[in-house]
Parts: sequence; C-alpha cells; structure tokens
Amino acid sequence: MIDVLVVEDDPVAADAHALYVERAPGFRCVGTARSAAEALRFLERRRTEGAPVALLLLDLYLPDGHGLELCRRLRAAGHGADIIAVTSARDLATVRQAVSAGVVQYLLKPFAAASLRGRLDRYARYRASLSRDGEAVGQDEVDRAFAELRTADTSTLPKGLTTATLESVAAVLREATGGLAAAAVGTAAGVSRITARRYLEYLVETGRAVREPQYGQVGRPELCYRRT
Amino acid sequence: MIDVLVVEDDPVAADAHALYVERAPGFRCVGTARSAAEALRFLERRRTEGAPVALLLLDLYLPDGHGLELCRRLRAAGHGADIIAVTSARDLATVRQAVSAGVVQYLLKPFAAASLRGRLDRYARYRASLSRDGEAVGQDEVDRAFAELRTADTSTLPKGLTTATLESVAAVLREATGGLAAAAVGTAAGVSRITARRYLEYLVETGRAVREPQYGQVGRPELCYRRT
DNA sequence: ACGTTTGCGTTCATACTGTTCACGCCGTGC
DNA sequence: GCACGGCGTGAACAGTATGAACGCAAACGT
Repeated sequence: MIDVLVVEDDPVAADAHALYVERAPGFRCVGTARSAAEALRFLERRRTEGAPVALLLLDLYLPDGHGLELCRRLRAAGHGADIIAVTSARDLATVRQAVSAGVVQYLLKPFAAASLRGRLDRYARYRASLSRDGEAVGQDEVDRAFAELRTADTSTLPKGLTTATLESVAAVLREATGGLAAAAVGTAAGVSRITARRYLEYLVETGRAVREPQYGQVGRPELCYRRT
Repeated sequence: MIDVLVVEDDPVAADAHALYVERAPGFRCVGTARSAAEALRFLERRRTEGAPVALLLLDLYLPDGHGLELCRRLRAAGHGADIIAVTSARDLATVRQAVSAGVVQYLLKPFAAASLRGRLDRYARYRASLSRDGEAVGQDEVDRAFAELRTADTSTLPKGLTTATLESVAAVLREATGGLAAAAVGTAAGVSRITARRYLEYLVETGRAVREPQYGQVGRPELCYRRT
C-alpha cells in the first residue's frame, strides 16, 4: 500500500484528489494538508511514527509559499517522499524547476480523473520495478524503471492516428479473451497488420494494453497484445 | 551552450567524462571537482559570477560524503542545476533515492562513450523543448519534455535480446533457491534451453548472475546459474 | 589410456517484427 | 476549378529473436 499525502489549499480540490487516490488500487490517502507548514508537520509526524509518507500530490501555489520551496525544504530535511506536482502553473520555468527539484510527474489542472489515475498507476509500476532489494541491477533495469515514470498524453492523439481506427482496434482487443497478435487484430478490425500495430503500440504506451511474447516452435516469437 | 561540471574523485575517469562532454555538440565542460565540498564551492562561485552551471555529472561515491547528500545540500542552497548520476552503485535503494533527490538520469559505470553521449543528447532535447519563451504550455508539451528524460536507451541491450524475455528469465532465476541449469530455466520461463542460455550468459556478463559447474555424475558437468 | 556418457555451445533455417516509402484521400488556398 | 500539402494507410523488405540439429568438450568408469 502506497501512503499518499494531498497538499492543496482549496478544500474542494483537496477532497477530490483524496477521493481519486483512494479509488486507485494500491494507494491510500493518509491525510491532507492546506499549507506547506502543515505538510511538513504531517510528514515529520509520520516519519517519527515509523510510517513515512511515500508520495505527495502537491499543489505549487500554497498560502505560505511556493510548492517547490516545500520540495527543497523536504529534501534538506531528508524526506525521501516522491512528488507529483498537481498545479495550474503553466510556465516552462516552473516545469524546469520542478524537474530539478525531483518532481516525478507534472499534472496540469484542470485534469480528468482518468488522467491522475493513469499517473498513479504508472507510479505504482515504477515502485514495483524498484521494490526488490539487495540485488545487483543492470543499466537496462534502471532505464526501465525510469521509463515507467514517463507518461503519454491521453487527451490528444499523436499524428498519424485517428479516433475511429483506434476505437475499432480497442474494441477488437476488448472482445478478445486472451492475447492477440498484431496480425490477428488487424484482420479482425479490417486494417493491415502495420496499422493495427501502430494503434496497439499507442495503447501500450498509454498503459491501456500490455505486450508479451508468445514463443513458437521455431522463429521469432509472436507479440501478443492484451488489454489491462 | 550547456555548462557542465564533472564531479568525480578518480582523476582518470574525471578527464574521460570531461572529454566526452566536450565532444557532445552544445555541451561545454566548465570544470571538474574531486569532492562534494569542491563541487559546492565551484557551483557557488559560478552562480555569483552570473554563469550558473546547468548540469552535473555526479559520481555518488565521493571522498567526503555520498553524492546524494550533495544533491540535497545543493537543492537546499537553491541551486537549480540538473544532475546525471554516473556511478557504480547498482542497488535499487540508491536508484530510488536518486530519483526522489531529482536526478534526471542514472548511468551505471562502466559505460561506453556512446551511452553517455546518448544521454547528453536526450538532455539537450529536453532543454530545447522547454527553452521556448512562450508562456502558456499544455499538458502534452510537459509530457513530451518528461519523456525525453525518461526514454530508455534502445542500445542498452545487445542485439538479439529483448527486455520481455530477459525479465522472465531473470524472474525464474530470482525465484529459484539454489542454482539452476540452463535447460531448467528454459522450461520454467517457457523458452528453449538455447534462448535461456543466451540470456543467462548476458546476466553473467553484467554481473547479475554467476555460473558454476555441478560435478558428481557421469558425463560433462552441468552448468548451474545463480543470482548474485 | 580409452570408451562412454552427458550436456554444452555453435550454426543455421525460420517466422515474425519493425521500418521505409509510395499511394490515395481530404481539406485549403489561389 | 485546380494545384498543393499534409495525413493516414498498407506493400515491400531488411532485420532480428528464436529453436532444432549437430559436433564437440568434459567428466566418470574400466
């Protein structure tokens, strides 16, 4: 279970964020703070109690200072909590400062519930890929863990993709019981293997499908796509 | 031009890193530091001179303290420099702490020159995508910028190996209590002995597994693989 | 020392992947 | 009305991850 603290001065937004966190499997909202000072007190108390907070949903505009200043104070105090910035700050300078301050995700307000949910799921996967302890890791594993923190925008489709085709590909995947190869999806959706693959890869990127190899008798293994 | 400071106690490695940085277009190595204290002094001096360092290549094992401690002190002092960790620390706990401390890349030593180069290029792209003065920025642009920092290097795995298969082979080895023969690993992972051996050998090469012969019966000894 | 036994390591055919490029289509400007 | 540029699609092709076959290496038994 990943313990989350919501830091947000607007009570309505704070409640909404807390609700979204509770709804995400594996996450638990252990409290909300209205200000930087309150957040620091909360984190300190949890740490002395031996149950440190793992993740912060942090609004950057707080009544008693900037959210990034809270980040810095937090790091200086030795808190290891990860931070997802949830803010309406739309300027690039703030984004850059957030990155250097160690913010793992940056979500612009207003956002859809699914958008936050996607980020929380990604974060959970990142945690899972780093949860094994006491073992030597390779560069590939480190890269994979970092890649989990990367999120694609789900609201706008990338160039070369259309809603209609995406819908039919997603529908095929939804109907299928097990995993389906790109070629099979293509046939079922009435498009070529290449096009089907394009959309399936997009679904994987946005976390709505997974890809796993199916080893045959001989030859390169077939990639099977399955909805999550 | 992106100003880089190399923080590394080994003079040979420091020179090599500085050389690699100079060779990357758009980057300039403005100095090297042998210790955390020296690095802090250097950053402070550059900042007062009005030419703050933009990026650190940071070794985590320093003579006067851990590199991540330097990160925290740096943030507390308000330095906004980004950090690429270049280290031989192969444990997941350190990786996690590095992420929460605001490390943008994590490169394991020893590394190929091309590997560092790839990361520098990606960092340059990240900078470029955030350098526009245009104020209003959308979620998609933020995501793209983050993605530049977190895209896994495709060249980390040798030709002929896939992350999915590597993961399942590594998982089998992790679950096993004692040593396992290539054939046994293959059966458990759902691949052939040949494929299992390929990945096991890779794990041995990268120091994540060891290989030891099992004597006792008639015939050629069986090679048992075990995680480290 | 030599045969026997057992599994290793290499080669190569194979099947699927992933990329590149040309085509057709829709919308826009002149 | 016609040229044009951008965009979504698929055919062709090179690339690549896999396993079967097979020769060989390394141990034990006599």
